[in-house]
Amino acid sequence: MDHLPQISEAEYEVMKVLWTYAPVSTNEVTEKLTKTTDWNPKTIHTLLKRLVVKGAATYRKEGRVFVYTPLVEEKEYLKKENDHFLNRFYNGKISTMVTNYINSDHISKEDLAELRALLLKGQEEER
Amino acid sequence: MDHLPQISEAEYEVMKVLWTYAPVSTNEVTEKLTKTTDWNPKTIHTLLKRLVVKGAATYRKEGRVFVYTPLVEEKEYLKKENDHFLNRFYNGKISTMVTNYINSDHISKEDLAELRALLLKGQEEER
DNA sequence: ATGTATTTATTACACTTGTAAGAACAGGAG
DNA sequence: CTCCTGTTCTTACAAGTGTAATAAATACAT
Repeated sequence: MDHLPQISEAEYEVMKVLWTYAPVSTNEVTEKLTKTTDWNPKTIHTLLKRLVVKGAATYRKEGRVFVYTPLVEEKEYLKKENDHFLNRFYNGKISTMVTNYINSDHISKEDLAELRALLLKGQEEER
Repeated sequence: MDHLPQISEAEYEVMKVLWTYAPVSTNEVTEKLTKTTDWNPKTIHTLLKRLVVKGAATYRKEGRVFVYTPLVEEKEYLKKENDHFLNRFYNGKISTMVTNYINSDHISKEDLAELRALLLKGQEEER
């Protein structure tokens, strides 16, 4: 996975299904996604195809149908998106980002508490 | 600013200049951006124009040149992007996001410390 | 007034993305 | 062996984006 292909927003939704259920048939993918989106099955087929063309996924013939498997790792892809976002909007400074999230509220009390716990735990592990 | 216009990545770079220097002339914008990007001035002009068409910025004739002013607020736009990102990749859970950032390392020690300080400070203010 | 230089406006063009429809093909029913 | 049906493949098409080039307009110098 040398240089990750670029995956569009809609395609990413498909990838999430592949990451979760692979190897997974066209129909299964379609089934999962028609539950969470209002996409036409044809649309989902197109997206699957594009992912294969881009090298983000692959498939093999299993009996009479295709089953798909992701080729890019979720972790890797996520990292790329994270970095990109952080650089684009916050010059790579995570503290700036978090400050911004907190100040723009809409971050729940519980979530904030969780976040604190997380950071304090990390702190202990450090020494 | 009822519903924010959609601003592309390149356009966003232009907006940053507007947010920082407005009201700012075409030439000033061009000057700033040719320093930080390798865009042709013509490209920058196109982007400025599109921002105006989209309603993200406006201009007035100042003597013989145009000076531009943003119409969407940085804060507001940023919030939108933040929300979108958080939902797309982390189901809206900020703690999940931060965990992920931390685990994928490439977050500096200082930055992490800053983040902790920030959160602890916030904690005191709460009571 | 007229040419020249500067600034703005119009047009271009390929690639990506969202969103499918229609064509082709293959396997099972009869 | 042939037809139907489900599955995959090909084609479509408009909007948005990156990236400009060319044309038009305007202002200043002479």
